[in-house]
Amino acid sequence: MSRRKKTDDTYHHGDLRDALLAVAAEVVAERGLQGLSIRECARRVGVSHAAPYRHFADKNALVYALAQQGFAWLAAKGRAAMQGIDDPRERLDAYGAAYARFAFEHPVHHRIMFASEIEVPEGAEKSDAGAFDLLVEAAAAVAGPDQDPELAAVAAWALPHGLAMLVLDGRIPAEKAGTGDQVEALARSLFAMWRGPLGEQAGEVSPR
Amino acid sequence: MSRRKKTDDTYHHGDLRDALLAVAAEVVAERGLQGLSIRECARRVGVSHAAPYRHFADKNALVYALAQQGFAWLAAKGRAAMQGIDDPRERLDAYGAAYARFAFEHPVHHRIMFASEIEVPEGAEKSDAGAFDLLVEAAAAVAGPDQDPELAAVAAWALPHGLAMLVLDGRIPAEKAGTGDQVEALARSLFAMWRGPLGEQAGEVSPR
DNA sequence: ATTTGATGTTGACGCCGTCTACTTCAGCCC
DNA sequence: GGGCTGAAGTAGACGGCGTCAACATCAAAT
Repeated sequence: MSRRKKTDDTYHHGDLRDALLAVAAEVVAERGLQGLSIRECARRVGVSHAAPYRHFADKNALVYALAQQGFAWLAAKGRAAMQGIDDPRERLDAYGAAYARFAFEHPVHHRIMFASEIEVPEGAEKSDAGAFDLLVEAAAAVAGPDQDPELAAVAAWALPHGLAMLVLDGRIPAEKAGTGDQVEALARSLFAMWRGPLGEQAGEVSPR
Repeated sequence: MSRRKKTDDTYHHGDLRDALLAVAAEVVAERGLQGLSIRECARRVGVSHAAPYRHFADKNALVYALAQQGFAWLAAKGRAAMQGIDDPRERLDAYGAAYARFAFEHPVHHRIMFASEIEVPEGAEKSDAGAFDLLVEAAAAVAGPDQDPELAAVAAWALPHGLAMLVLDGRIPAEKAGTGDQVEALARSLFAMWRGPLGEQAGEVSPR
């Protein structure tokens, strides 16, 4: 019998990489990104303090892997939200609402994805699993051909992204952003706000 | 002659608290928030590694003080930007543009202000030096009396805030966001984008 | 002139990231 | 089946960090 906490008593863990990622997300949830330590993750998985280095070059690489995981999830959620919707503006809104909801439901990953303390490691590009391209496409379809599609995408990203940051920072009262549904509804309200009241002079009538 | 790097050779520094704040901002600029260490700040100021604890309860308190500094600057910038403008919508846009510019020009402070790794210390509230109240007021003036002013403020904050995050994360090409003026212009473009192309069906004419 | 409280120093503790050298073990080749 | 080999895990060390306690210095009030 081993004194290690692995499920079976093999010397090799078998799936240490994934186990570390999962446990790292837990630690961040409990102690914040600052409070994350490789040694603590190793301890929780039941492995020696240096074992993680067989799977991640350094701490940053582990965090980067978490971020990649998050981007993949986000892209999937966004795609799913737009599924079956044809109207371009509704597609864009659906993506934005899904984005805000994702941030609310996966705060750890969202924070990590945009922590910007993470450096892109030696290898790959700043991959976001196509999450941004998806948005560029959706935004371009709404903005029309005579608009800069990237600018449109930035505009379409910024609003739900800003909302997400404000929600996660606790700057929006819990009764307005306490569930995923509420956050999604809040996102749609913001879209409407910019298209409506914030888009017109107070009391002004729409231009003919 | 002392081997310490203080300007004069007094045993007491005289203005250690401010010196630490200034040098901490430098360190964050160079090495990121993760790379900030109290000992490094102490070293740069030319003081022993425990001296900072006479002015800050712990590392978090130092970072919190930097955030407060940032909020005070932001509120001042916002107020200045709206100065002398009467039209409510122009006031709101001016605040938003100033916000984006502030984030671009003080990336260290902006990051810290919204790092959310910072806990509010024992004492005071989550103070933002009135920066948010200022916005609520400006947004309410535009949205009109029959709109939720907080919701309007969130909408008005989210867009420039989201833009700021994207700029600082390097997700917007440098030729579009390379100077403060460009960022400010970009912010105004986003406002227009939501009021215009993103607010209408593609190809649709404004409702009469 | 003495006292005193704020400010700065020294040294210690335990935790952390990371490196190096060693151990274990699964799969492959014969 | 038996030995080889490389991937995966372990043990120990190093310097840096945050923080605390005990001590030193100095300016200002008495």
